[in-house]
Amino acid sequence: MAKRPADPTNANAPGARQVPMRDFSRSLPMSLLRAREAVMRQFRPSLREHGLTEQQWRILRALAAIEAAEVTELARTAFLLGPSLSRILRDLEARNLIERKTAKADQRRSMVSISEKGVKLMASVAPSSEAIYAEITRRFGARKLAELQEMLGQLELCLATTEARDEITDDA
Amino acid sequence: MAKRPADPTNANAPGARQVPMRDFSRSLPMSLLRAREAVMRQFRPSLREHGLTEQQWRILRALAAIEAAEVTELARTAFLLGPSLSRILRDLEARNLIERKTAKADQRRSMVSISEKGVKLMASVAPSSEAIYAEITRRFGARKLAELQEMLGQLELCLATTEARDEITDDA
DNA sequence: GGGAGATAATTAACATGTTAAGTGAATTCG
DNA sequence: CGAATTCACTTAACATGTTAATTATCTCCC
Repeated sequence: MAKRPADPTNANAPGARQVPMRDFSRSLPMSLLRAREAVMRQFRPSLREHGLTEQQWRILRALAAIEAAEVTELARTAFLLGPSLSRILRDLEARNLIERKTAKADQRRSMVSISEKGVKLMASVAPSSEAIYAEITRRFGARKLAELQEMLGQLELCLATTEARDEITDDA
Repeated sequence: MAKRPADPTNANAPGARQVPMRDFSRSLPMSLLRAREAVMRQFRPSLREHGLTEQQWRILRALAAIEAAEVTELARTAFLLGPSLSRILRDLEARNLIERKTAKADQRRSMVSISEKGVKLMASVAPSSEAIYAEITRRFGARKLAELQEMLGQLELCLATTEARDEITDDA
């Protein structure tokens, strides 16, 4: 009721905070979320055709680049939280796409590696995945893409230092 | 075993594809994912203290800027899929943070609006949320932040045209 | 060598992402 | 009018995100 005239900043809201919150559709988290969704929307259909989710694909890619990895290391590489990774590894193992064996030196650790079947699956997905990436690069521009990635890396870096306080004591 | 010397491109992997996939930790989806996570990691603790998830906060923010909205419109604004929104609205309504009433003209539509309690909750969260955003802006640089958002918007736009084929027939 | 603490991984519990199917109401068109 | 279609929303089913608690193992140190 009593609609105010169009005012994107909502600066005249009665009794509201003095400084209106920025139009949240233009907030940084939303911008990042939408950009990522726009990108992933390109890949998902292809992955789906091969029976893989985005996260499962990340794990296979991470494993393909190395001989074997501990779960914790894999979590860091594939940027997944432990619990998510634990579930996905269970499924991938049941599908015989990966193999695990506990480390001899430390029974707590388990070494994960991609299986032959996993390698073959990757080989069948990679071409279309590469093609999609190439198309994205073509549309957006290779140079601009590199610039964007550089900025994203800087953003990540400048925010990572927040947790430094917790780590200083560890390193000391 | 027989570890090869460090080779980020893995170009010499025996029997592997000729064109190695780019180091996936530098792929665009990963860059976007990590950047967004770095940002959200700043906000989550504050939201959590107020009993809100990131998505619930998005919905409240979206509703605060308008009088009322249909569910579909709200989904678009808060960038949530229908099923997610449906669940979250059910919970927010149970907590009396929002109100719903079915539209008179069209019984299928339901109008959602933020409640008094919801407004108060927002007011209690907004200050710290704004402070965090300001700190991010300070660290990364306001100009760079604007540049980044501009590029993200362009990326989204240049990929959105992919689905144009499906829409042409609608507009015709 | 044995108990307190640290560590690697999993499990638990709840919230959301994602696609498909279902439900009820409105619209179209014969 | 009324059957078929479309539409708005919800529910279902499964996969992942997120935090906390558990389990099993290892390390340290007395």
